[in-house]
Amino acid sequence: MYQLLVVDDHPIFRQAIGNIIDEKFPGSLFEQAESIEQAQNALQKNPDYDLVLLDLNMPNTSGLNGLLSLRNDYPEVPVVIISAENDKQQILQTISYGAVGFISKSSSVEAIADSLTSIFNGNVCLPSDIIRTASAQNNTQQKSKDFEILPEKMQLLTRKELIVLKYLTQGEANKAIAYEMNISETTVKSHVSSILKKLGATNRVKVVVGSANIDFDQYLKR
Amino acid sequence: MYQLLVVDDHPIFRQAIGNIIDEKFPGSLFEQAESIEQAQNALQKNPDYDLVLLDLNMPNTSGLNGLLSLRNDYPEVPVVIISAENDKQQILQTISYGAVGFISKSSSVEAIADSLTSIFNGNVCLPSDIIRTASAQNNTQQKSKDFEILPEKMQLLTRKELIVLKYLTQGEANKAIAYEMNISETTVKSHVSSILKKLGATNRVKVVVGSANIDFDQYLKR
DNA sequence: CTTTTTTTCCTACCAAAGTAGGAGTCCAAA
DNA sequence: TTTGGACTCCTACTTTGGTAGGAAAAAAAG
Repeated sequence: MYQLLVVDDHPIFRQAIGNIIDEKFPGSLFEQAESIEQAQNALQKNPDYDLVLLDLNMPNTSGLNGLLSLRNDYPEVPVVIISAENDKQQILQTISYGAVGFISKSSSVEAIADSLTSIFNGNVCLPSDIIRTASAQNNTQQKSKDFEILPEKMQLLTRKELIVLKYLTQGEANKAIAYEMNISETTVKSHVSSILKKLGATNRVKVVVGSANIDFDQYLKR
Repeated sequence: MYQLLVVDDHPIFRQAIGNIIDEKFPGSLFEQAESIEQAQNALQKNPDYDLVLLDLNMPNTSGLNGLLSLRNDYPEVPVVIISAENDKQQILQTISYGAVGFISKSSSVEAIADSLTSIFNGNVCLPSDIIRTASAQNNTQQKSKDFEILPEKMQLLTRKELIVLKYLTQGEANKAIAYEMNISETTVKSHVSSILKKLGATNRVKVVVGSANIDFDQYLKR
């Protein structure tokens, strides 16, 4: 029925997954690998797996690097992450790195089977109980930035200041901004000083940090 | 059946959604708001909506701020994002900000109805066609940054360098980092120089820009 | 117990960032 | 027409950032 590859360093866990597969998806081809290297070898022999189930916490591969190298070498093969960690941000990061789903090791056998079914049907499936938590959690994680630009303050900026700000947040130096805007470096400095004052930042790095969620084009349109 | 609130500044679009609701979920309560303020008012009167459908690109609310304020004031009410943009990274960010799903305006009526069904069933639903693309797309989107830190390069950093890097990306000045780490400013400078060299950046601002998606704690754990 | 890497710190120097204050032009609103 | 904001640029100065090169203790690796 399906061709599956489980990558995990714990034999017990590989067997547990195998049992679920046998029971819920009988007749499926089920192979195992206990390291990223073994997984690469298996994929080289047979690149037609329907799904790779990858444990995130394996020795010799810190964090997401296993996923990254698999996605790099075999971008067509869908990968589902299986992990004991239930960190929302980490889950979303695996998805952004090309995983098509996330299965928690603490889930029930039925829940895991359901998730696999949904994934085989082409959906991107996430554990709703983890994602659907109050945004209170939201503030605990994420980047701990001690500076944030308030949208109100953006209104204070003039058009030229907005343009300078846009270059600024791309990491451009004053000199480069001056060149690209065809004005002198001192003018850029004037604009930057004004921006810092208006936004209440002490230096340009704070501005970059605080403007992560700002869409400058929005403001430039008016 | 369900109680729904659609927040969009285009009347035509609100009507289109209303038609889908009437057709696929007959008997549902369907209300409209054309701004975040109106949505807040509606939620104040009736905090028991089963779902809020929120357009991401509305005037007077840059990008994700509408979602953030709704999530802040009514964390129990699930919000689905509807948007014309199909940017993978942006979609994932809305999820990390508490949205329970993402519906593309370019989807067919059937696809939208399917997504809504899945969301009513408690799942977090993402448009698989967008998420399931090669990570090459990853680079087309988002803030136009001309510098990105590759996860491979992160491996080159030593433990202290990672700590310095973390402060760095919070906008801290060398002097402040030195104080907080209880080392001298020259030592911080040494670390910073080493970081820039290893990551291939020309200055600290580039590092901040390029590290937007990096979770330093991940690397610090080992 | 060596050897290597990491961490620490220094001096000296140069480039970049940011401030202060002034000044001229242009344009739009009062 | 005048007032004021926006934009431009200047000099001069201070602070911060970053490089080069060296040195030494501490920790990790062999």
